[in-house]
Amino acid sequence: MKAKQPEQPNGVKEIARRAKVSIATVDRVIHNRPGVSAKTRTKIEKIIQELNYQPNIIASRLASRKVLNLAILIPAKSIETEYWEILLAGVLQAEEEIRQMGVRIHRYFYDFNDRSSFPKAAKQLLKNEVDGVLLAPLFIEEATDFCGQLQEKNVPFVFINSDLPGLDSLSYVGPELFRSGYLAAHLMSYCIGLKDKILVVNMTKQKEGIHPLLRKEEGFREYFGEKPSRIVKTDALETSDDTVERKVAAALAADPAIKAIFVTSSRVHNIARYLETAGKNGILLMGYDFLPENVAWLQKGMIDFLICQKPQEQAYRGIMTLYQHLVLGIAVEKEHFMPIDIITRENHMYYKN
Amino acid sequence: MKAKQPEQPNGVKEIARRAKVSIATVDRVIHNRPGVSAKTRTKIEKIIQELNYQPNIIASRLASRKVLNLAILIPAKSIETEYWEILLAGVLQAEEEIRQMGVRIHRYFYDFNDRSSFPKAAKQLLKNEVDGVLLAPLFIEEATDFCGQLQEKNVPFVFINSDLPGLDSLSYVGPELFRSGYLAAHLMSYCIGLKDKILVVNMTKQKEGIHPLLRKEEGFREYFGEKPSRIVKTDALETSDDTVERKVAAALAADPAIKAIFVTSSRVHNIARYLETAGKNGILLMGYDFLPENVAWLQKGMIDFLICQKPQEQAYRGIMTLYQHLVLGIAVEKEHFMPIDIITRENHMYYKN
DNA sequence: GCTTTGTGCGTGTACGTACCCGAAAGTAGT
DNA sequence: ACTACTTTCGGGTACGTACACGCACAAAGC
Repeated sequence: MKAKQPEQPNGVKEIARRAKVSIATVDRVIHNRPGVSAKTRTKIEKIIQELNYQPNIIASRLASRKVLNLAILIPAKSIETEYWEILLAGVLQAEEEIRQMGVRIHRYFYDFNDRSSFPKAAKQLLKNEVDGVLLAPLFIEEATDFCGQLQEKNVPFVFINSDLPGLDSLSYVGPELFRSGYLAAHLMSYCIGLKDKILVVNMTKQKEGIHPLLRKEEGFREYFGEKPSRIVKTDALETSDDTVERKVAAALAADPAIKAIFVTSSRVHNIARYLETAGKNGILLMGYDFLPENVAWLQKGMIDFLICQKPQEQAYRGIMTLYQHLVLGIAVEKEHFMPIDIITRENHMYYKN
Repeated sequence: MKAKQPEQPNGVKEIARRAKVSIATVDRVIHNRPGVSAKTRTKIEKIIQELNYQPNIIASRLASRKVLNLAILIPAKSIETEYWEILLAGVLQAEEEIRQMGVRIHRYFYDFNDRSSFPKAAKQLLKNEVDGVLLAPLFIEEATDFCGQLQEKNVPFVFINSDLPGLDSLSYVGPELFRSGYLAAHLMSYCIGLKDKILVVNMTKQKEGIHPLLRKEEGFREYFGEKPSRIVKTDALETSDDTVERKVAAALAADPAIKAIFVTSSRVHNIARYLETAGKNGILLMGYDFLPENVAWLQKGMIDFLICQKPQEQAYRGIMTLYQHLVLGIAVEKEHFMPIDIITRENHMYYKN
């Protein structure tokens, strides 16, 4: 079934043989450690070039029992949204894949309704030795501060979910939010009449708004740049169900031309519930994220489109980016934008977050 | 930077110690080899259970220099479509990832315009020892025959691109074609008026039609089940540009109610080119596959939607499925349906095949 | 009684790399 | 020339598993 074949005949041993030195010396050169004369070093480096030496990472891993400690810092899961739990699944997936390679992942959580919880969790994180960090920087100031400390310690960090371009992150893995909003607008424009109006709903408790949501709205508005009057906006600062219902009901009553609703977050299921109980079936509803609750409304036909950006894969790729950088020494992409996926009643069963 | 920690204290050594036997005996039990009394075997198996022993695949791989020979059997790339080349990229990606684990992938190609080329390539493939096969079974009879031979030899095989449910494949990785067509119809119905008609174009040289394309059309028709009169069909048996142009032009002239065109394959760029030269801008155009040529027309706005099913990922996952089954001994999904992705002008730049 | 055959099991080496430890060679100071 | 020290390097072992080899013992055959 399996044929045996010799392979990889040029490892450190072959290099040592050619350079007429011992394996240990070659090892010192490869790992850039002291204790080798410049002359010997140069000679060995030349031979490594010639042989195009690729270290056997299998053997390497077996020999060095080093452990790579990674950490994640994201919002804790909450009753408000399962989003962060899905993301966590991606972390688990990556962990299982690279555990054999000696990677350990430590989890730290903060409360996305409470700014002050971020530095607390960050402080906990910094207590232990860490080689790399994956974080969702929801609070700009706090995250900036934290990343500064990481940089001092020379610990690389990767952003997911939303980017902070100013900081010197190893990479960003996540959506291009502006584009995502623009796409939503384009898709919506296909589906409604030229004189129909659109209601934009922005649900959050933070009175100053949340950056990712605002970015999406900007992109959305950009598409309708020439006719901004087609967009009606209601901010539902409270997120309790009846507040939402009242605001939406008021908006719909005030302008009967509204034929579509765009929700900038995963809370679109709240609107779907309202539309059903209010018996308003003719309204196109679009929102974000492939959460079970949203999918249920998609199936019922109350939600027409969901735009999704693979939170699980974001986390998976984020971890893998750190791994590739730290273990394999591979150069990594500075930005890895997630696809902007359009989910409907027909394709949702094949979608993977 | 990296802390040293002991790990995996219960390997074969620990099992051997507890069972009061040698490592070799434990090894015999683990690999199910003869030379162990039933009593000893049972005892060791019990301990393995207790310890929840997970073999160190790193060390395992290093010790056994076995090579796993996989083979792929797909259409060769052609001037007609780059589709198969993209798929090949997925094979390469998987190969690089698992080469260190001793996997070798051998490539065999046939001509998708020539049935007889399939058994020829298959014969070549069978000449060498193979542990697993990944194939795109475009020709039903020939593929059935080949898979029968594989089954006799006890060689597992995985289908990609399209399925042959009757045969006992290890897995199928690819789209659910019927759904895909249905989704296309739904999406289209959002975008055109109730009285508008749709032209379905089926481009192929095979006079009996090609299974995947027909499946998509079936799904498409299913959506309009109640009003089949809205669908106009033209088969473009020849695939040369002017034949296509003539047929489409004739269809459009014959029925001015046609406001949308659905192409069941990646050849949608041919139609796009025609529509541009003919100056017909008001027609919605939808087709398949994220090929550079199609994307170019998407950017120009001539193609409105592309439906894609990640050929590269299909190949990648197909190979990985074989790997997981053969090397890791993991149970694999019998069917892995690819997402049905909707690509537009706005999200194409973030799409990965 | 002897050899032969087979079963059950342990010893030992190998995979390719990492790294400890100590040897040898070189340098400097007295 | 001696000690004291540094620099440069090689020997050797370990990582956890795979497997060739061979040994001990028992049953079977003469």
